[in-house]
Amino acid sequence: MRASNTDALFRTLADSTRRQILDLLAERGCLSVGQLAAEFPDLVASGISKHLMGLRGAGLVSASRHGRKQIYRLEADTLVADLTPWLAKYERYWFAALERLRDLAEESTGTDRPTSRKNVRRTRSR
Amino acid sequence: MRASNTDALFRTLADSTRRQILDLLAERGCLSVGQLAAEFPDLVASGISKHLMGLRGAGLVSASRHGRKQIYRLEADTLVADLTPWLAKYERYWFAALERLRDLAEESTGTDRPTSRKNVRRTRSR
DNA sequence: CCAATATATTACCGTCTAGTAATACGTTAC
DNA sequence: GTAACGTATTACTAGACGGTAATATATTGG
Repeated sequence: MRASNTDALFRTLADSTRRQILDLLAERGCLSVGQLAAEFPDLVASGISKHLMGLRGAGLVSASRHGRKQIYRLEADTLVADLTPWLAKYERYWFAALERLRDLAEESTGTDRPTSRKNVRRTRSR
Repeated sequence: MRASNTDALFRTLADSTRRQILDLLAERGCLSVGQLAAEFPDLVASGISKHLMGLRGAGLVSASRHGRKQIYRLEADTLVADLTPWLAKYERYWFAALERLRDLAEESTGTDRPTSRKNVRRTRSR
């Protein structure tokens, strides 16, 4: 059972509490442990602290002391940099999905002739 | 400890064997359990079978019998569809990463005047 | 200094998980 | 039919994980 970097990244993300912490930091900027813990009434503060340690270990957040508070912030660069190599392997599927989205948008907004039959050719419209 | 859909997705992806299976199916198309198992000399065939059940449970692969062989194939649509909502939350960071990539490309290829004020911000040059 | 606050660490628990071996099941070959 | 094959399932084990409570460490206020 090798523990690759990607393993650790996905395992870190495979917990809704940790993902919510990332979401909160992304939405509201830097937050202290207490502020974060206040968002999880069902969890004890030390539990949040442990999750933050896990996120720090993965490099997804970083912390700096301010007085007796520890202020955490999202390390979005790490998130992107660590996830990109794996996502890139499925590049063509993402392109395909984007094209389908575009086709759907064209269809609904009518930027393309709505009378045309559905999507005979999905990979290029004129 | 809620077990959301996203939880299950990330947990399924948080195993290098399962990710390798997905990679193999993406590269080489449809494969039988035996063909897949042959790629993992350190694992027993039934272990691969169990991983495939997990992947099926997540909808990331599907199977069809051909004689006594079970042929598995990648369900890339599910992968993209299930991962997109979460990725979309960090949309702006992906854009930022793409821009940095573009800036880097411009800089190295010189498609833009290196002296231009294009990238006054964001990239500290020397 | 002392008390209160804010966070981290430790010990412990129940649960989940990846792995194996053994077994069962369905299919083809003889 | 029977044996061999391909895959799935079960039972089991060791280790990891999420959670709590209790304790420890550091910092501020009085």
